[in-house]
Order: sequence, then structure tokens, then C-alpha cells
Amino acid sequence: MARHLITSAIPYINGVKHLGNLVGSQLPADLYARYLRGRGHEVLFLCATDEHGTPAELAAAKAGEPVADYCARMHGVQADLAQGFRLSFDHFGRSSSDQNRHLTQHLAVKLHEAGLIEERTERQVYSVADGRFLPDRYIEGTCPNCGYEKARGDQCENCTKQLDPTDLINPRSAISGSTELEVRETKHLYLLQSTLRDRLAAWIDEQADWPVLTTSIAKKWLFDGDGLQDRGITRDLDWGIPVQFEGAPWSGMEGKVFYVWFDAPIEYIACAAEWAAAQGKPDADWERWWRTGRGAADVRYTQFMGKDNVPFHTLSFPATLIGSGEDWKLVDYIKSFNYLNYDGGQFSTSQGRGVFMDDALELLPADYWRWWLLSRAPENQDSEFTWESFQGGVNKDLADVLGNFVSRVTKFCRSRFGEAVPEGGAWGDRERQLIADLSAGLARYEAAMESIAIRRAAQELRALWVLGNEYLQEAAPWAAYKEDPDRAAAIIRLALNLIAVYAELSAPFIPDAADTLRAAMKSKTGWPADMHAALRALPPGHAFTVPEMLFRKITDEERDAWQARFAGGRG
RNA sequence: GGGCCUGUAGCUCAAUUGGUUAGAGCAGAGCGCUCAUAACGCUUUGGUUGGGGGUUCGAGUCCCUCCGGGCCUACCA
Repeated sequence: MARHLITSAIPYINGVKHLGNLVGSQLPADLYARYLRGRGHEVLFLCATDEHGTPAELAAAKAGEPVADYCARMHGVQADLAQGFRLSFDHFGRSSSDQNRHLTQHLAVKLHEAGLIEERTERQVYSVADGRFLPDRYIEGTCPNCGYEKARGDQCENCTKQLDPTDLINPRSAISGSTELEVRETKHLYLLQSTLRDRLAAWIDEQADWPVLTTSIAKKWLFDGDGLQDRGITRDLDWGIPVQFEGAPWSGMEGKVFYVWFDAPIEYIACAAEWAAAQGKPDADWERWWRTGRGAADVRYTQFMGKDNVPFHTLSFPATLIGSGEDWKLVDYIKSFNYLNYDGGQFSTSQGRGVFMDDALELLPADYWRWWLLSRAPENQDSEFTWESFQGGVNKDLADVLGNFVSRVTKFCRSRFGEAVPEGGAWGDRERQLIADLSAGLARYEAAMESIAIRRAAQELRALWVLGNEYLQEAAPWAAYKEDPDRAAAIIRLALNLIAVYAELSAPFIPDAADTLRAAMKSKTGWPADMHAALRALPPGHAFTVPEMLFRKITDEERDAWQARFAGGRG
């Protein structure tokens, strides 16, 4: 038994996330957490909402709410959806928590003490009408390169040229449209990441087993051009963690907050503290997950995220932890994902294109989505959601292969022997062969899960389901029953037990269906470490019930209607 | 512009890191079964591995080049 700390990239607060966001971090993290728990490991699985930054302020303003209220409300919305998808977080925290404020300020002080913080004065665009400094991308204007009129201050989306806000012709605020812009001086704290470059590079080099996607992005940032750049870790915003606080080793930072990418990863730690507080546990209980000197030395820490998050998790956050000089646990494995596209294009929050988490649950239960998304997780390249593929995957894998297996076995038993595991008969060669095949398949499934090869794991799980159908076809209990009811009883006894085994094995992917099966079979057998024993767990006479249809099929009419509904123009 | 990834059967993806005849699932075709959600099982069609060149006893895999797709490029998060 090992100890596993698992974090999912924390979703940003400004709205309901789409299926691409879900499959890129929270869902695979949940799969892994559930698997490890199923294997008896001690797991702490954390996620939170990322609540600071300009977009949160703007979204709140648009909603006509104070930003704190908006965030609290949206946290509730996201927490409900997480629950709806059966994301089994031990705690779903908030980056705006007291714990994160304390910890973020603490780490900033430690970095300062280590000589890794520098104050720099820079010039930023200030919008008088908006009463705020504007991030580059919130300034719009005409591109000096191609004449595109809605170029952003950081880059022109039309000609892809990188820009400086002052390059724009007729610049205006993207928030209010105001052209009353001035360049003002402002002071910010910089994290001197560049001085940690060699240590970070050495640390990345140790990670031989990380996905190429992860290490290649890290190395690009480490070595490209002038190498790793220092990073501004404060911003001129109202909403966030105050930079000026009691005991702060700098001055004149009133009205500024830490940059959200500085405080968001720290929330991984703070979330553990929130978890402990919520459970009424002492600090030592969360510190044993995060402080190597206080028990975390034997923890294996795995992070899940989309590829856009990789630089912050491979470089910025480790720089914060290493630079602090304290004994913080560093990540052991980063599982990063490509993007899920939607039906020939990208998911688009602004255009309402694609399926969002709330939409999805309105259409079908979580398991349907979990299975399709995980079995096609964009591990090696961007992948695509199409309604046809979704319908095909759900109907074939869940309804036909697994659901129908459960149905045919339980209904056959009910009609011939009643709703209890039948007695009589014995296993023969075919049963021994099945057990050998199941054991071999289980080993492959476990290996895939251990290495977080999600598509492969789904494939292997499905293959285990198929073995049940193959066996039933060959053993043909309906034929055996006519001449040798005991033989049929032995077959069905095994098949009923196999359903209980499937419940355990499938639980990480489809937890609700697994619970339905456990309830129907009245089983709580746990992970089938020994297949031979597991298939005898439900003894003759053990009562069960025939479950309701485990998975229904998606009709062509539904598929077409949904495809039309989510093509764009949400709401 | 620079960097990275990628192109394999109609579709979605594999291929133990250079090693027999490139494999699965879906879709298609045929057969079987009748317990079951018209489900299941068996068999089967289908590939000049994007094009071209090279290295090698041997290339889907390595190199060059061309063509196509995608991502990142540090002030959105």
C-alpha cells in the first residue's frame, strides 16, 4: 500500500467548463484516484476552483455581482457539476481561501528571503474609463501589420504577429471600448526564475518517464532563446491575494495582488489544508502529504492537466517550491493531455459551441460521458467529439457488451433458477480457461492503469467484458439446461460472480453502474486480486436482483437532435 | 518567424523504441446462437504506413526533402 497525492488542474471560475476541460484534467485524475483507492492505496485527491484574475472580475461585473459573491456562487455551481460527474475529490477547494492567502503570502516571503524576488518598475497601459490597468490582451486596436481591426494587444489573431499594446493603431479598451488609455508606471514583484534554471533543468532531466508532451514543453521554456525568463508575480487588480500585508518585506504594493498563476498552484497545497480544516483534522494531517520532513517523503504525487498548463507546473510552481528553501513535496509525475475538439472545430465558450458539463448531465447520466471521454482521452494528440462516435461508443461498449451481458445472465438465472446464485455442477476446462484469460487480461488492465495509459486501460477493460460474452456463447447454459441443469447452474454461478467482478473492475470508469451492479448482486467483494477466488465470492444460495437496464441506447433521433442543438449559439 | 507534436484500413486508434506476414474496435459482408437491451459469438473484406529520396542485412519506426493537420511562443487562465 502506497500513499498517492493526486491533483487535477483547477478549473477557472468564470463559467461552466466544457467536456474538453473535463477530460483534460479532472476526469482522468478521478479515474486514477478511484483506481488507486480500489487497489487499497491511501489517496488524497484534490481539486479547487481558480478564482482570481481579470476574467473573474469581468465575469462578475457582467453578471452584476460583487466578485466575491460571483465566485462563491460559481464555486457552488462547479462543485455540483463535479458531484454530478462523480468526481471523487477528497476536497474541492477555492484558491480564494484563507489557507491559500496565508500560504501564498508565506511563500512569497520565503522567496524574498532567498533573494529570489525583485521589485521592478514597468510601464503598463491604464484605462481611465475602466479605472484599471489592462492586460495586453484586453487592449484592442488595428494591427499595424495586416490592418485587422480587432487585433489584441498581445497578438493579432488574424496574422498571428506578436504585438506590443503600444503597436496598435487606435487602441481601445476591450472591456469598455474607451480610447482614453495612458501608459503609466507601476511597480511589480518578479520571481527570479532564471537563477533557478539549472536546478529546474536538472530536476526535469531526472523525469525520464514523463510524457514527451510534458518534458518538451518544459525544455522549450528552459532553453529557448535567452532561456527561462523571470516572471512577474503581481498584478494591478482588486480581486486576489494582497501583496501588501502585515509582515511583508516590501512596501508600496498597496492595491496589488498576486498574479493568479502564482497563487493557483499553491492552492494545491492550501486545498489540503482546507481539507484538513473541513475534516476537523490538525495541520499535521495535511502536512504529511506535503512536507517531506513531516511524512510526505513516501508520497507519490501525480498531477493531471491540459497541455496549456504544463509550463506553470513544470517550471513556475516548482520554482516557487524549490526557491522557498522549504521541504515541499515536488510532483513525481505529470500527466498532460491534448485537446478535445468538437465536431470539426474547437469547443467555444464564447460561441456556445459544444457540450458543457451542465448540458451533458441534462442529456445522460455521468457514466455515459465518463466512458466515452476516458476511452478516447486525447493522450497522444488532439481528439474529436462527434455525436456519431459518442452514440456508437456508448451503445456498443456499454449497452451491448456490458449491459446486455448483465441482462442475459441475470434474466436467464431468474427464469431457470430464481433470483439466487444456483447450486450444483462444477467448473471444467472451459471455466479454467476463462479464469486464465481473465487473469491475464486483468494484469494488462492493471498495468495500463498503473502507467495512466487511459485509452489502453479502457480497451483492456472492454476486452474483459467481451470475455464474458465469449464464454457464455461457448458454454451455452440455455442448451446445457435442457440435458444437464447442474452444468447450466455452474455456468450461471460463474457468470453471476463475473458480474460482481465487473462491478469492481469497472468502477473507476463508470462508478454509478458499478454501484448498481453491486446493489443488484448484493456484493462488496473489492478488487479481484485472485480471480479464481473472486469468481467464487458469491456462494450458492446468495440472493440477487435483476438490475434495471444498466445502459440505454442513444437513438439516431436523439443523436441528430443533439448535434443540431449544440452546433453553436448556446442559450 | 522559431520550437514541438502529428499523418497507419471507410472512421477512431495500436505496433514491446530498427526485427517474421503492420494489428484492434467501429462500420461493411457471410455464418452461427436464441439466454439477452434485434443483443451475443465465429469467420471475413479492407493498408504502396501522406509523396519522394537516403541510411541499413532489415524502416511505420532513423536521416533529408516536399505536402497536409495541430499545439506552444511567457500580460487569458
